[in-house]
Amino acid sequence: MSKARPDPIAVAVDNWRQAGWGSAAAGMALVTSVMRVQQLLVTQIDERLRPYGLSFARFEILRLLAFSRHAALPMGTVGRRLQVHPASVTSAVDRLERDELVLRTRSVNDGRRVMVALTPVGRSLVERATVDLNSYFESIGMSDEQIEGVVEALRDLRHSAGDIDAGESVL
Amino acid sequence: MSKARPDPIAVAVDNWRQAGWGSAAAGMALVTSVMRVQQLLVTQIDERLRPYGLSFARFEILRLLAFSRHAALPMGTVGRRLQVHPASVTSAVDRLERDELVLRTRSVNDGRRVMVALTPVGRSLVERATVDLNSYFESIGMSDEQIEGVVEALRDLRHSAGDIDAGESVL
DNA sequence: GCAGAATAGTTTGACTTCTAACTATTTGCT
DNA sequence: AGCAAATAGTTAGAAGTCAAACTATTCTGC
Repeated sequence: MSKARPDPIAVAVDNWRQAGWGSAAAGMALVTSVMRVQQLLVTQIDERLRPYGLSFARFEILRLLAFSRHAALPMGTVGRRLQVHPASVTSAVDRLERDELVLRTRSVNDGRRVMVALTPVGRSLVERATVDLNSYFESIGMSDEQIEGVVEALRDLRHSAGDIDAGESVL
Repeated sequence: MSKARPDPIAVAVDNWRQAGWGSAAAGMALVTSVMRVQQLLVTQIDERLRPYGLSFARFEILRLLAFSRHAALPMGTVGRRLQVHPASVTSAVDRLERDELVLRTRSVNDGRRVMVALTPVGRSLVERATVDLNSYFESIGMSDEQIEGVVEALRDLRHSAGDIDAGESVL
């Protein structure tokens, strides 16, 4: 039987405590746990999206457009709904446009606004990718009860960071 | 009173359910919650580290070196302990070396290995930055009980992703 | 002793993130 | 009507991530 690998986060907690920083250890464990899990989730998701030539960031934009009434939204709205920086939206939409999955057009109502619209090819791709990704979401390695607990706890954190208003559950 | 902002993740859950993908909604909510919280944490942490000219990634490397016996480690060990890709370690150490916070030397015992050592300037900086960051970790917006619940749940996820062995609690 | 396998780290390139600064347009106030 | 403020999106640059491929060195088995 091979030697057990120590959990890097547990080791970090021990280090923090031995250094006399016990009162910060819980916060540090939370931060590094979230960082590590995010990295794992991104890796797993990008693996599933690679056959479609998509990353998660670009998939999310296509998914958002597919949900919207006319399959088109202003760039700013995309950024707000996905909570990413305008420059990040510009960059991702550049690539989606390069791959002919979306089209940019200047709004006729407001010359400042750029509309992003899903193309037929983009729609077909995102629907197929969603099937694959939903399969992944359904088998993510936690029970629904456990997920609900984590999601609510993270919602409290998002609220205390001023990200959202206080309110009802997500799930 | 201004109009309440809807929670983007709650809206996404509604969209998922209306699309008939209810069984994937919990997994999707977990993923987007973790993504968003990670982004918030990185933003908050980088804000506190900016006065030191550090990012969280570089801070972690300095912290790890500061914890090690001789304030030096092989590059590969740094990558394994922090669970980042060798290329990412190369990149971050490039910058730390540029700022004279670390020094690289070739191991005398094994010509393949590169040792990274903390400089006196680097040590001073990381100790000061740690004080600031610990203050942040102590006031992170969740009770220790709540943190413990989330960290354990995320540990289960890390385990089911094959990241770590099953075992005791982190905290 | 040597060749192939394994290990260590780097390089290249793509991608995503954000900050800061910019251009272009609209809004609101006087 | 005109100007300043606000809004929308882009550009430039820096940073960090990883995949793939590379160079260099050590280890292993024959």
